[in-house]
Amino acid sequence: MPVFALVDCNNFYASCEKLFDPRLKGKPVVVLSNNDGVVVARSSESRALGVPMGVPWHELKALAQREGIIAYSSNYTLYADMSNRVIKILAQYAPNLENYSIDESFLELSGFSGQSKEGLAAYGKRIRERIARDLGLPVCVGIGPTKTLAKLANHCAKKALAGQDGVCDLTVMPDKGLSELLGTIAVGEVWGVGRKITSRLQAMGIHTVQALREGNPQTLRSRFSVVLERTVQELRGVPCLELEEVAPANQQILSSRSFGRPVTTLPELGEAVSSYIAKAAQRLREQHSVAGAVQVYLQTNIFKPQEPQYQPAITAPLPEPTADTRELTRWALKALRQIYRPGFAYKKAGVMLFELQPQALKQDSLFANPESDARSEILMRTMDDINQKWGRGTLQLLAEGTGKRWKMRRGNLSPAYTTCWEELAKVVAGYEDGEYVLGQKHTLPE
DNA sequence: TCTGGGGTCCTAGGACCC
DNA sequence: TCTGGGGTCCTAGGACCC
Repeated sequence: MPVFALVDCNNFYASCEKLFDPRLKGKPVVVLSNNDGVVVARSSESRALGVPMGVPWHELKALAQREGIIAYSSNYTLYADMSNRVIKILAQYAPNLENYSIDESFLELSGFSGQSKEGLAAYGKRIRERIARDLGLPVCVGIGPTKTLAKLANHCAKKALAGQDGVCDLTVMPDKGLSELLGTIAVGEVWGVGRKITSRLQAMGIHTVQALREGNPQTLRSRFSVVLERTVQELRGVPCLELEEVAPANQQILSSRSFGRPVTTLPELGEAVSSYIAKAAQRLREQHSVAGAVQVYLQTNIFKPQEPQYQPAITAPLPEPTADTRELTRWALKALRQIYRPGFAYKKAGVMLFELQPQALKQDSLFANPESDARSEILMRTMDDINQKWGRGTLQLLAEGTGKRWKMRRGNLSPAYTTCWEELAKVVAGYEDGEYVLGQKHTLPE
């Protein structure tokens, strides 16, 4: 019988911020989306204050002031690095794992229960303690016979509905107990059941996970889709989803940002579009793909309906698929000039790369120039290497501009504690109240 | 003043083929 | 009186995930 574990970091972004600043201990912390827009992560203290997920930060200012909520700008460099450290540890506990998102991994534990007398829950607890010890990050572990049940088990562990010490193993739960437990959980908690499907299920009288589990798969398939049918089977312990150990190459790559302030002129939009292309193209090369088409879009501020609105988009097919930033930029800027209209205050721009295919399978056209392709490849690789070594933006096209006055807001960005020599956390020693203590620089007198 | 960014999959319907 | 059966491809829209 297959067994999956889902390891999920608690309040991941907020936990990463707390990790490096002891002053934040016990304090309500939130992490904001790009452009300091909305809340995307909350420490347990913030949750306790009733801070909802996804609420615009400016709507929270009064509460934040009153309760001393500390808001951080998103520091993805830090979170990605911490995520990699978590994965490195997890890989020591299971040969097969799928890194599902920045803060979640599925581990395959099939056949592991026979290995130790202590059982899978104890194994999960060891994983948890190891990550806490080595990284200082809190995680919960859910174990089940399918990925969907492992997800649900993780939910139970987080909410302390079942299991203990942040670990919940549904594989050893007797049938009756499982039915009772699932009867207490709202159907919307199931992986793959979102807002719309929840309300439609409720209209059919299906309110709990258990009720969904008892539903007729064929009926649900015809009323919804094959996806929900699979979910029901998974809840019954019939595996329909496999571990995806190797992430498949993306089929499209999107790069977009809201601006820190409204942008009105073509040159500034051109800089932004060029920057987004540079980022997207770099990700394209990372997965060894070429793109056959590029889309550019603009958006005015949709939250201000009283202002003139304009949300154009245009897709440019490329004569030859490419991963060359210069070529992609050329086409994107051409597309931008076609959709740009003066007289609007633009809030956001984005680019998408479509029709991705493996670079190795690229079909040349009759008039392709293999020699210039080879030179382009070398140039792009050199550029990527330099930017990898010396930091993003060390080498860039002039089209990206040098001022970037449209850049997103990042009012309270924490240091790149683990990825930049200049910003490493410093540990100092000193006397405090006559006692010799170790601490971080800002917690102690020099 | 202020509202994120990045993805996937499925289905229905239309156009077209023999 | 009477008008089949089997398929592909593409797109738009809608749902979901983190």
